[in-house]
Amino acid sequence: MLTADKLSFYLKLFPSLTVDDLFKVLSLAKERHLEAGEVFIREGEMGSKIAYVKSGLMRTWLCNEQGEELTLSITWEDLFVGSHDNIIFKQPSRFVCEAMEPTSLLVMEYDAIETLFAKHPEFEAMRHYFLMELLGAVVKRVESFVLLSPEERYRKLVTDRPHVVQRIPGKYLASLLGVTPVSLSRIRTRIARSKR
Amino acid sequence: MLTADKLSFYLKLFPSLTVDDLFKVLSLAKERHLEAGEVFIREGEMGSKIAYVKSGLMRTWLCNEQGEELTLSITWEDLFVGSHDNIIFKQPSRFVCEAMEPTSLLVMEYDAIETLFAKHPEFEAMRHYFLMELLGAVVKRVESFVLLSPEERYRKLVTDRPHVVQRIPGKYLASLLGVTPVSLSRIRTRIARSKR
DNA sequence: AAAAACGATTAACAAAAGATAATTACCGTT
DNA sequence: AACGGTAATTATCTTTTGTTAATCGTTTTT
Repeated sequence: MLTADKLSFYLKLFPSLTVDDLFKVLSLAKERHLEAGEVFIREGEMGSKIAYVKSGLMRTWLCNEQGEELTLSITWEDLFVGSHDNIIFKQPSRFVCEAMEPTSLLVMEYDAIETLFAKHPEFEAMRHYFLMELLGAVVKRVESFVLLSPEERYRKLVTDRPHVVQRIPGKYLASLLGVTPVSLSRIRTRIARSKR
Repeated sequence: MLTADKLSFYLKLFPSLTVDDLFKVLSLAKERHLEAGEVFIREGEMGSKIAYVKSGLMRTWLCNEQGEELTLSITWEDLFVGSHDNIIFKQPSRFVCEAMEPTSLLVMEYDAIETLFAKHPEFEAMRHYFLMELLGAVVKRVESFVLLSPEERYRKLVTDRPHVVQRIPGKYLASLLGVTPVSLSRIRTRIARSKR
């Protein structure tokens, strides 16, 4: 949720920003509600959308040559989701991005943001901050793959985000961890057994 | 190498930038040469260094509880390396960053860059560009872990960077791919056998 | 030159993961 | 309540990886 708390947090974080400024950014954002299974970004799409997840769960996935769905990432409340293929690599999206449950988004066109930011350098600190947040999240993800085993990755996710894990169907969770659903099921029974 | 070609490339990429501006950034950079095995960033270090690799190879690693060296990333020519713990997470570096072969760096203090960029908004586009490059590299890395098997990751690295693979000792390469050296050796013999 | 140190490969076994299929459990629909 | 669809679990077998140790080759040290 975008609460008053959070608003004052951002204003404190970026001293050069006024309330007016902040509302200027928010005016670019359109609220959009998605039902479970509804698609936000289609495969091959070229528009550069980016969204703040107010509530709900989004999933970014593709089909490999064998026709299996592979989940690249799952995005929950208070995180950003977007067509990274468009924005980072300037290419049509290889991925589908869709809602896993009823989800509320604040959607912005990245091009419009770019234009606004070009005109108003006072936003630069904010953009930089969000980019760093994103970069941090992705770096942590790489670390988890290099430093942890699948079981350790699962344990860590349960510890860090217990409420999120409960809401993600196992088959998507498995793909997120880089294993098959069967293997995740085994990891779960293994952990349950070790606790007894 | 930072050639005239590359210079004109950057100037074309950032129309608002003058040659003077570019030299202002470069004046912040000190050239530093490291021998193989020499340390660039120590564990626990708090300074926020960032460096452009002109030539050579850098390795970022840590020791797990079992005392094994785990390689998080390897950085080759024309890429950036730095203390991402300091810069992204504002915490002491958990990692050691050292040279794997004689390496030439252009070293900058990130704080100094921040100050310069705060004074000269015309650099903003450049900083943003480099951040996007970095983000793109990390995102690709995550994709490789979710979408590919260890063998496929190795094959891809050999295809994409054959000259780099040849220069990296197998035990570090293995860790980079998220497997053990023994497993990498098996992958190699498997591939060699399949080619016959 | 001999010894020591190190890295890569191979072997042997245990553990984990992939693949496939069967079973079970859970939902929503009719 | 019965049915169908889907997801999760379990079973079975195969493949791959981890672990440990032995071997071989290369380099470094003495």
